[in-house]
Amino acid sequence: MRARGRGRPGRPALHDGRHGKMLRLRCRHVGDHRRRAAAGWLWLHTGFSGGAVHARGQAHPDLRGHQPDPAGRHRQQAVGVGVALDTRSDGPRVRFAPSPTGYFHVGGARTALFNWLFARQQGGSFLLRIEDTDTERNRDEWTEGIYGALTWLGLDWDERPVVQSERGRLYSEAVDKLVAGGHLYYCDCTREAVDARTRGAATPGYDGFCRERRLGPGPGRALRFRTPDEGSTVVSDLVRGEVVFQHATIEDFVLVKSNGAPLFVLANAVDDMDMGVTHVIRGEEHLPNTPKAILVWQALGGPRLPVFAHLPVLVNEKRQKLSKRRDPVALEDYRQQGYLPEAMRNYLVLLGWGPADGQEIMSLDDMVRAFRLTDVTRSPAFFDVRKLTHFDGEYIRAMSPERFIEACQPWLESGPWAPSAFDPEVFARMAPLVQERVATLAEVPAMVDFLFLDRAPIEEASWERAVAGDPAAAALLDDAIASYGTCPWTAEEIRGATLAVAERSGKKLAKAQAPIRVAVTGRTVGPPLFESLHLLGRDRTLDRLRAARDRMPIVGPDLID
RNA sequence: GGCCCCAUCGUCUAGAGGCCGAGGACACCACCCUCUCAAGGUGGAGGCACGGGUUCGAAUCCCGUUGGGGCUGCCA
Repeated sequence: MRARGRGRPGRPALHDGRHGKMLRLRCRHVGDHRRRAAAGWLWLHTGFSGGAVHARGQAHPDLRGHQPDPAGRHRQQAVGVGVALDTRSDGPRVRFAPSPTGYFHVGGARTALFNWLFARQQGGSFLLRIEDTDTERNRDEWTEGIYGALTWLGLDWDERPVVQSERGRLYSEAVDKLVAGGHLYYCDCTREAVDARTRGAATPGYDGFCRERRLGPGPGRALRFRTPDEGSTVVSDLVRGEVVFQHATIEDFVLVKSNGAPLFVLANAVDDMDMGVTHVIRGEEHLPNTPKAILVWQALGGPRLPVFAHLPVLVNEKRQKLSKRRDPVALEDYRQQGYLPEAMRNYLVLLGWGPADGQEIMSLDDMVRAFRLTDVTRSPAFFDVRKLTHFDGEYIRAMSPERFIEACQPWLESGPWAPSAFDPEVFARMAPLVQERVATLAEVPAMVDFLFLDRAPIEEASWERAVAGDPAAAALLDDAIASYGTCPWTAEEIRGATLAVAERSGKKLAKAQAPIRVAVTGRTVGPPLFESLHLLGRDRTLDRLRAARDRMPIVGPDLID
């Protein structure tokens, strides 16, 4: 069977492919059970997720980018912060649940993207939850950063974000229920005491010391969850199949801190239940505590468990998980380095997933159409900024000139020139030439600074190479000064004049233009020279050529005369 | 150490037992184009970790080895 329903061109009735895939998922792996339960659930959903999915599946690739966003535009999206719109539909409900403990992370962005794509594609809801139960480490500004980052990426969310710090009552009700059910017990062991007892033990972790002590509440006493001694819990994972954890290997973990604050596993399970979350899509680092969450969920008498999908982690060049501490991961930093949100999200979608047709540059609509959660890769992905940069260049070149100029504004405002010297009209005329030469917006100022600076920003290495290192440079500059003084001042005429200068010097134009370029723009590389000179103006061009001439040491024949 | 996950060019991926002599993208190299630099075009180098098994046939299924990673908090 071939049809995989991934929107390959030329394949009719792609929705049949989708169904084929689902059917296949349900019946493959007969022997090993991988993905079976999970796929069955997904099947249910695609079964009633409506015509939108099928209509998308039939979209012709040529229409790419020219269609209305099929992803649930009928639903009124609240873009921005805190707009409550309860549009609870029958579709799957996913949530992105970041913790505001620092700058928003590219890994978080990838997780958010995958959640968003799945929700939009399945006609479901993408919910937001701020996991700020650790009051020591959370700051409001980080929370704002989450909203800002998602908005920057173009990911809108449904309903009002859930903020855990505002839901203490929900958690204490859950705790009461768990206590009543005999699932929790108080524990006053310190970390040190546990360590001392379990040193060298076969099973590390908490040893159940307080299980039968029947301690009541009190200062310094945390609540632990009594895990089963036997049996196992199976995590049904859309990416990894069924992962089995033996209960004997799961320690009695703390659910409530001794100060009464709920911990991650508790708040997580309670909220997923309360929010009606059907699919938990998150980083693989959460896989080991998923059985704990399932145990809590079941102890709470929760309904049907969500389906899990643990995405591969993002790693650095040493293949370690990307970390705030040692790796450049802040989305905000990438924004400030001149990366476009569309390039970022396009790059991000390819980390852990790839389109079957190989077409990697894709719009958000393309992604919604082509993305398949069940096709997510299992191995860690290296965040390669070089490829990101390439994508950024692609997106910059694809912009309209107007949009490009608009996008450049923040970088132009902080250019190395005096603000009053900046001329928007001059920049606008140079912009198209710059646009096709930069890979990030941050490179723009260095391409145009010579236009707005009093003098050429001479780069020493360039000077050495093209002027000081060329014995013919002096004569060449002298000739250029003479020629430019009289030729009509258009790019084409300047080119002609320069060609004549080159011929008189016995050089090719490519070689002859180098000292002129450095004298006027300060660098050996940059936008096309003749347009640059034209925009700079005859007087300033001549001034700079003379200044360069003055800067040169008097050598050679000049001394003899 | 324990538990769990993972393994296709340097990197990200396509791959669902025969369409694979393994495809694409980034990066790299060469050439073309060219006023520099880019962009673009053409071509190139480069990979199924290893060992068993199943099968007429394995990148693909199974087992093992090795290697990498995650978790192992009163963080999330």
